[in-house]
Amino acid sequence: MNKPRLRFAPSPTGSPHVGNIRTAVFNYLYCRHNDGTFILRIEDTDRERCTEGSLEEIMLSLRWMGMDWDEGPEVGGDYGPYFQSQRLDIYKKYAEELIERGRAYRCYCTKERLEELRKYQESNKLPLGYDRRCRELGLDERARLERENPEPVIRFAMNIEGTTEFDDVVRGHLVFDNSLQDDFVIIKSDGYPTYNFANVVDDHLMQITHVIRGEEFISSTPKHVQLYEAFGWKAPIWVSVPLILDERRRKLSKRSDTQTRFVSYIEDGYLPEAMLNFLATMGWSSGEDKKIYTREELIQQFTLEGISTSAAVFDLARLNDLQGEHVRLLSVDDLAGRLIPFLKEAGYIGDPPTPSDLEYLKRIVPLIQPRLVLLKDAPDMMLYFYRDDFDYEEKGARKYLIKENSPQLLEVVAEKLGSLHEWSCTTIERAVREGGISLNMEGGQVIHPVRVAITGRTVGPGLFELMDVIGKDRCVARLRRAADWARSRLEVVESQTSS
RNA sequence: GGCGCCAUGGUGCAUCGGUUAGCACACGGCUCUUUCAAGGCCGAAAGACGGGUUCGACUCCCGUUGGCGCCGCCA
Repeated sequence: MNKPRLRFAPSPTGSPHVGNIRTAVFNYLYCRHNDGTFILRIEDTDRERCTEGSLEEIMLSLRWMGMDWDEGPEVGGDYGPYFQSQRLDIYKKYAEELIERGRAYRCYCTKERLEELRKYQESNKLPLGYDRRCRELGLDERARLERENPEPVIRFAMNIEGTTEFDDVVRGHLVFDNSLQDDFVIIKSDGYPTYNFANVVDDHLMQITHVIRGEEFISSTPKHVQLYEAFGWKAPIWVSVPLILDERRRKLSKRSDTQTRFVSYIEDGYLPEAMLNFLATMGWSSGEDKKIYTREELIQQFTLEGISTSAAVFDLARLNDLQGEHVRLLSVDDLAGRLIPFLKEAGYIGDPPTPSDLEYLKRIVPLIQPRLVLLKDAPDMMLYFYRDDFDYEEKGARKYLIKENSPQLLEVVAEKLGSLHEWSCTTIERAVREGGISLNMEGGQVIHPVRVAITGRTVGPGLFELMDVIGKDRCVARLRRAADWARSRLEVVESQTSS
């Protein structure tokens, strides 16, 4: 049996979006599951909509997800070029061939006429579509029209009798009435092919075996099927995957409130593992109740039969849950490594990080790992490990620091800690608690003020573990600083109340 | 408007003729605990509707309704 060949064929008309990448995921997983060839083909046939930089973002996104392509831009291959804009002569040749066979024709209709036609059809509630005026033209008329519009398009002459049928792996047997079909444009007046044409020609030439694409293409598949028939080519296996919907249950688009730019998820510090897990399980299921999949499991278990028929709503909460799970699955070293870029940017560690930077980081990571979701939030969560001059959180300060006996408590604890010979969670805990007891305070009464003094915050990892990492001298200094600060604030409060 | 696709809790999935309809997220409560997470326990929450087929339908068929998609010299 021949190895499958699949392609992901985005058009570089902007930043890739989540829906695009999900389609790529299915193609990629099927490919790897079946030891096939994964091809990246760039469908840059709309010169007006192509944007600078989007190709780079597409490639970056795929690589970030670990979905490297076997053929395509930057890696080459035997079926190139992989940019449709570099294959214009090929499309021209095949379009001419169709004209010779009577299966395509030049159309001289102007955009104005097409627009009028459309308006007429709309206002009279007629089916929309080209009226085939140029399909059967006499020589004289053709010459006349050519003078009027020297840049004709080429349209495919659809078979308008009977039906066009095909099998879709996900949808089953599909039947479309040919009388409703449109003579669609295959070559535009600027000489570029349309998607409907270039896609078919390239899929054939590149020997694509399976076309896995969004279900929005179901309606245009009859066009493609007829093209294959007209050329006498064997059509690929059609696989129409369900759409991803936004919060309003519309096809995911730039207008959705849901963030659709894929690279923004990279910037936010999502893990490629989590993203892959999330995207693969939207519209696909292995059949078992399972939440976390590794890349290897996905590749091993992915089959076309598991693709569902109904569209799925993009649920950020689920993505975040998966993200948290994958963060917790990482080893300390691994997570530390992935945090480095974010910490460099925050200025917490050097570039490159020193061995002591790394050593310190690896002591912090276990403390934040259970509560970290987005990697980009790590610097803020780690602030007090790297900075001593932080501000006290307003609410926490009011509740725990600006209190009658707080300065004294903090100083007593500082004293106890300062005299410690051994610095460990257990000795720290004992010292802190004893400090409290000497003032008739216990548990939360002492721990909360100390936490705010040490971290500036009311929430975070276990207090003694975090103090252990921060170190004795810094902890003592912070307690004294907090005591002084609290005392000064207390005086302000007093003078205000007495006046 | 035409054509097509789809239809299990709020969301993502499981169950592919016989189940008290299962899991996860989110939500609520409890628990652990110095806080926040993570974890554990509990709870609320679903087969759109109507006909068939069948001993028996969430599951198969038809219709209705609803949602979505497409109808471009976009892809």
